[in-house]
Amino acid sequence: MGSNDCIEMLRKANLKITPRRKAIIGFFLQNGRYFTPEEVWIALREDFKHLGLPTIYRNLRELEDIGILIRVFRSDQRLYYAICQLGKGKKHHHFVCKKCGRVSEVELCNFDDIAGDIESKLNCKIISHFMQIEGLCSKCMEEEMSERDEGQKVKE
Amino acid sequence: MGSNDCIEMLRKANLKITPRRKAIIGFFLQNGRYFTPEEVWIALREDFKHLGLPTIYRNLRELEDIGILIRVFRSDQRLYYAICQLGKGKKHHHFVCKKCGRVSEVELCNFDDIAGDIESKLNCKIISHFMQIEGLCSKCMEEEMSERDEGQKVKE
DNA sequence: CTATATGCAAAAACTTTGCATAAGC
DNA sequence: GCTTATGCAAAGTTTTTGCATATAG
Repeated sequence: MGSNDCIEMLRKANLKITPRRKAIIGFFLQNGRYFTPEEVWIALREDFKHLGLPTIYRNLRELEDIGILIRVFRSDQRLYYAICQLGKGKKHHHFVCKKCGRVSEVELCNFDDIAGDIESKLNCKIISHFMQIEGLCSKCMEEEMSERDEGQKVKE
Repeated sequence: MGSNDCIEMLRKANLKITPRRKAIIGFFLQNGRYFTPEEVWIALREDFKHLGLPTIYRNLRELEDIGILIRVFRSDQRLYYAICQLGKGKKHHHFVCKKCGRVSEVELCNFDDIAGDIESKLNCKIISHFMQIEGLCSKCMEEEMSERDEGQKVKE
C-alpha cells in the first residue's frame, strides 16, 4: 500500500485530501515505525509554517478510524501510531522492534486453532483478539551482531 | 492464587504488608474484573477515612511490577488493572469480557508454532508477544441468551 | 529504630474542545 | 457555496511528584 491507496481511502471516508493529511501519511510511510503525536508534529513543523498539535491529534485519530494507522501499545500509556499497510479488511497483527520501533505486518496467525479450546475451557464466546509481537527487526539484529563482534575484538 | 499468595509475593518483593495493599488486592480478588485507579479509590474510600489517589496509583504500579496485577488495554488510553492469578512466572494471556470486564487467565497458546515462520518471513528475532482476547464471559453469554429469549417472547 | 508507605497539595503531562478563519471539493 | 479542516488559545483529564508525617518490620 502506498500513498495513492491512502488517498483513495481518504476519499472513501469522505475526508478531504489536505496537505497536512498527505504529509502525515507520507511521514509514516517513509519512516515505517511508530511515533507519538508530538513527534509527528515536531517533524512536520519543518514543512509547515503553522501547524497545530491538535490538528495532528485529530488527524491521527481519524486515520486510525479508517484503518490507515494503527495504535501501538506501550507500558507508558501514551499514544503511539504507525502506518498499517493492510488496512482494516484483513485481520492481522503487528511486529514491533523493541530497539528502533519499526512496525511490520504479520498476516500469519494460528489463534483460531485454539480459540475453540479456550471457549470450552472458560465457557466463553471469543469475539476478537489483539496481538502485538515484539523483538528485533532485521536491521537491529545485524547491529546487535556487529556490536557483539566489536565487543569480542576489544576483548582479544 | 489467593490473598495469602499475594502477601507472600509482597514479602518477596520487600513491599510492606499494609492495610491499603491488602485492601487493594482483596478488592481485585473479590471482583475479578478490571478497574481504573479512580474506581479502586472510590470503592476503597468506604473502608478508609483517609485514602489518597496517589497511593492507589503507586500501589497499582508496584503490584503490576511484581506480577500481582496486569494491565488491560483499551482504546481510551486510561490505566486499567486486573488481578493476575498466575503471576509473571508462567507466560500466559488474558481473556477480557467486553460486557462486564471480567478478566480470566488463558494458559493455552500456540503462538510458538508459527513464531519461527514469522521470524523467517520478516528476518527478525521475536522476543515476546502480548495478546488480549476479547469476547463474552459465561455469565454475560447467559444474559445475552435470556435477553434474546425475552425479545422473542415480546414478538410472539 | 530504620526504611518504606501514605496523605495532601501541587504540578506535570498529555489530550481534547471551542471557535473563528481557511481551504478543499 | 457548503462542508470539512485548521490554528490558536484554553480547558480538561489523568497521572505523577514532593515532602512531611505515619507506620510496618
